[in-house]
Amino acid sequence: MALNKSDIFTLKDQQLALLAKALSHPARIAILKVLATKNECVCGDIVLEIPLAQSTVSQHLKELKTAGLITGSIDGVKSCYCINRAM
Amino acid sequence: MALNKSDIFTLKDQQLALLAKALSHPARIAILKVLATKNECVCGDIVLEIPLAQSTVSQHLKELKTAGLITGSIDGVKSCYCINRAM
DNA sequence: TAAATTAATCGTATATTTGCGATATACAAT
DNA sequence: ATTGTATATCGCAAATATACGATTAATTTA
Repeated sequence: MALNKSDIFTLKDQQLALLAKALSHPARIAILKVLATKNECVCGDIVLEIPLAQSTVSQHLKELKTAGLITGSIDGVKSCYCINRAM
Repeated sequence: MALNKSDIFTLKDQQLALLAKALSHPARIAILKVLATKNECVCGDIVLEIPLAQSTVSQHLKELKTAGLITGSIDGVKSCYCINRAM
């Protein structure tokens, strides 16, 4: 790439694209659905619902969090994730 | 990948992810914006608005069309693209 | 017919994403 | 203190996406 994306496209277009990218994998859609139906949102529960390795689910959770679609809080040894309703 | 995505995730989740994927690049967002503001939607006009090579823009147009977000019709030597309002 | 125009496709290089096992970290329980 | 549990991160391999120039194909114009 000769030019950086940030030089080519508007910030708004880039932000919208990033949001769409966060939604562009079925695993992340599935995770969001799990979070949408449960209020109990411990990471381990999500891992049980999604047929992927724990490390992979953790990665997807991180991406959703980075995109601002979910929030995560630590409760002792567990991690609790929730849909970010403020979005 | 041991299993195919189609074995793991629901069809709905996959379809939604594909739609999001089509929107997950700023160039494609920008192209959609161009199409949204112009009724004249000749490929060459789009190429002039997007600072990428003609072949690259053509590729993005193809992806948007595959996703069903736009329609394309050939008018002589030109290609006319429009937002798919039926979506 | 020859030259120019328009747009799709091909081939290829590079970058990014995805997935996993292994490991690290942090707390809980014994 | 040791062991177990929960989750994040690392390192890597494979798959996919992105971008471009060159080429092709199909028209239009001179």
